[in-house]
Amino acid sequence: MPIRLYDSLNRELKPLEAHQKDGVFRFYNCGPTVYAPAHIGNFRTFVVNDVIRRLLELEFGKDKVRHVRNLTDVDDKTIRRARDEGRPLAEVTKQWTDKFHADCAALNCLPPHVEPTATGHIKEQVDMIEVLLRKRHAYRAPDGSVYFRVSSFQEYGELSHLQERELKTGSALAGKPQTADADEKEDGSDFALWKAWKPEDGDVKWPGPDDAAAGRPGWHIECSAMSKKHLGDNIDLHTGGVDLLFPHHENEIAQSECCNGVTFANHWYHSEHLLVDGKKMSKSLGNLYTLDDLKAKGFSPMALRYSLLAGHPRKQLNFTLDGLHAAESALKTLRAYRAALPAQGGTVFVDQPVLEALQDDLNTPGALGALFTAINHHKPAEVSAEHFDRAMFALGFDLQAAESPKAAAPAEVEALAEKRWAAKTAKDFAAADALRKELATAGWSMLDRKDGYSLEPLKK
RNA sequence: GGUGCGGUAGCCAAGUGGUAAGGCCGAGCUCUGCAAAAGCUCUAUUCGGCGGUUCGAUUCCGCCCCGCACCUCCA
Repeated sequence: MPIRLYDSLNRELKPLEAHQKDGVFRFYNCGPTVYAPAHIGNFRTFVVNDVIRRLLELEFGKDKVRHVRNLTDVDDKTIRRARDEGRPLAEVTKQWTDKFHADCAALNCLPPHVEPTATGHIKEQVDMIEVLLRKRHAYRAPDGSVYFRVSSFQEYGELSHLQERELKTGSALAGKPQTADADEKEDGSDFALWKAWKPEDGDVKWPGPDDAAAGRPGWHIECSAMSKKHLGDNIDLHTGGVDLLFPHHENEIAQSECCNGVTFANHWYHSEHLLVDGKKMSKSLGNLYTLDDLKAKGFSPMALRYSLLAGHPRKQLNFTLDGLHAAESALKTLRAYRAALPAQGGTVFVDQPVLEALQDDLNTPGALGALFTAINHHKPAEVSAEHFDRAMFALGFDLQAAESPKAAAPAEVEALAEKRWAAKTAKDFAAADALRKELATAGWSMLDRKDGYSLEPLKK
């Protein structure tokens, strides 16, 4: 069954298809800017895209999927961060790239096959800009920057349906200059392909395209160049968060199609934003979470992954700590159920309803519902472990990793626990119960097993 | 102002022109010295409001109310 996925360009569900003769599905996912730890909203997009990657592997075969996700390692934010910290740009971006990789691994996201960086593809970007200059789709500004001439591309605005929009007017726009370099542009909607060096850029600069000043690439061109290099001129799927729809992806289309003369992407997909407390996450609202913030609160990364998939990817998802608790509990159920499955011989395939839901426009909450419906209706003894694991693979749940991190108990709590265990084994239940109460007062719960015990911080 | 998305049980959240999946929480039960774990059972005559189409609407149409996001470099 083909994967049907919403296409942002046509605004309809379309099957995902590999268009090249080699049958390889070409998938480009816009990656993070590495200047700070990614927040959980960023990870919503990456987790959703990881499920797409997994579905593609199941659909086309593991070796017939080529997944590229870039790292933006030079832009205003990375440069500013490096300058503020007095460190080389490469050192700062390395630090946050490593952190991003660690977080992705904790969330059980498969690494992309290629993870190109903007600074690693300066030449490819310059080459593209030179083609655009020659074709008159771009022009050199007085300061040596290069801009894309939006008026030269008739189809500009198709993705974001610009022609149906009206520019914000009145007070909402007042006081918000279009861009700082408006003076340099022929038209307000033109965008930078190459930015001439400025003093605040420090030592961040490369030789520019013909005639242009030394400087650095604009943001949008990196994805066009890296996608071209690693996937070719025509790709099968291009994805990102909704906020990238305009202008980023609109600009990518313009650059790539004007340069290459062929359709850039056959399918566009955008996942919706994660909200916190009903609002978009932002530093000013103080509602921005990182994975480490949640780990510090005792939640497992897998619970975050579950939470992020508990809402439909094309709907805004309101993130709450309650939701994380729910996810943690649901994973616990799955883990217990998995442990009860026979090693082999099960004849019920619970992956089927799960995959069907996912193939239907990536309905992750529907898939979770189908999963639980299936396991509620079948005793573990009937269920095929292999197929259960296939469902876990598609969703990317690593049940082994799903245990919440256990905090170590302080020595005095350990001592109390030892005393209680001794009292219990001596069948002095009155003393044992009293000690259990003492432990609870100290904030700990003691879990008895046949041959021993463990300690857990008391849940609120 | 424009564009897009949404309002389903205490919370989260699928879904369909034919009478409401699932998760969490809560309650009861089984099991167990106790507790926990695990298992079982129960929990929306109703889908923002008002009209319309229809044999029948939560699902289609219209209007209204409310929320969120985007509108040039934020996943």
